[in-house]
Amino acid sequence: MVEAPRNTRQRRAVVAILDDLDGFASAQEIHDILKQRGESVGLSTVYRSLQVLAEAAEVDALRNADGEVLYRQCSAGHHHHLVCRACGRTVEVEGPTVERWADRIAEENGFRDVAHTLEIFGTCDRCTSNRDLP
Amino acid sequence: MVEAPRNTRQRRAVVAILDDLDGFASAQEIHDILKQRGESVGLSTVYRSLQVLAEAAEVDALRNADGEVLYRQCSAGHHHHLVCRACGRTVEVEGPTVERWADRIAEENGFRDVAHTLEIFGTCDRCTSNRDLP
DNA sequence: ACTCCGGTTGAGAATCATTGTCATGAGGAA
DNA sequence: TTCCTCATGACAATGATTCTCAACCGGAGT
Ligand SMILES: [Zn+2]
Ligand SMILES: [Zn+2]
Ligand SMILES: [Zn+2]
Ligand SMILES: [Zn+2]
Repeated sequence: MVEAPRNTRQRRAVVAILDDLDGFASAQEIHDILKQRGESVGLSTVYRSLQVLAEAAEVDALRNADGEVLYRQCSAGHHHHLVCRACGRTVEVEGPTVERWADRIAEENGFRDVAHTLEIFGTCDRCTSNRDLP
Repeated sequence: MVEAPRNTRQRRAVVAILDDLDGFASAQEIHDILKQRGESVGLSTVYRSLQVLAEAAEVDALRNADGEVLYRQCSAGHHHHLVCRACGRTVEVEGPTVERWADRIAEENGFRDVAHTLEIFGTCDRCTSNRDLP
């Protein structure tokens, strides 16, 4: 059987940040927040922790327009995201018809092992009003 | 006004490759193909050409699971893609309901400047049958 | 509490797609 | 043809992510 991961200070710290954060954030942002809070964790470890959590489906991961990977602790089950480009604030959304549509399209064209990516990006109301402040 | 881009051998060569290719390909793959055909073009130039073409919406761009950017000469108009992970073969697909759904979701949540990404990845029938050859 | 083992950490190096630099080259208008 | 520019390309630089590996520490057993 598989070994359970050890309960280390670093892993707990990363999970705690994800708990607190509302939106998606990059590994480096999480690393910075940890430094600010004085619970410093090595950058490599942050990356590793997020990888493991993502593989275990404990967190969701997506790429922003710049190709950076962002992470977020989401609710369970398949869903997609409406993400603010500026602050990362996120709304989880479901599109039952899209799921079926994607699978049907793939099926009709003889594709196997199908997966799909679907994200909506925009600027949230908060960031829209804060646009031109000193 | 904007200057028209110059009609150089290199730009023509890149466009010619995109014309011939059926599926999505990375800048480096296109660079390799050019080298094979003896119409060598600098890697920087390949990247620049593809960038310009993408900004002008002459080609579509997307990221594969590894985060690499792939390019393809598509038909005009907004559409999405069913892409083979193995060979890049691509089927253009349209999802009118998805478009409306995405915009409505964003609107309902007060998001502006909305864009969305939607791609379907799988293994095409050809690559499925070629799986275990010597 | 003490020991020991194997998973975990982290500073730094390595990877690698992509972008920047800048001297040289070549469109194309006159 | 001349000449002004933009375009090119060899090479360096960037930057997110991954790798390395010696030191570290969680936790099971005693
Ligand atoms: Zn999610
Ligand atoms: Zn925002
Ligand atoms: Zn397309
Ligand atoms: Zn669309």
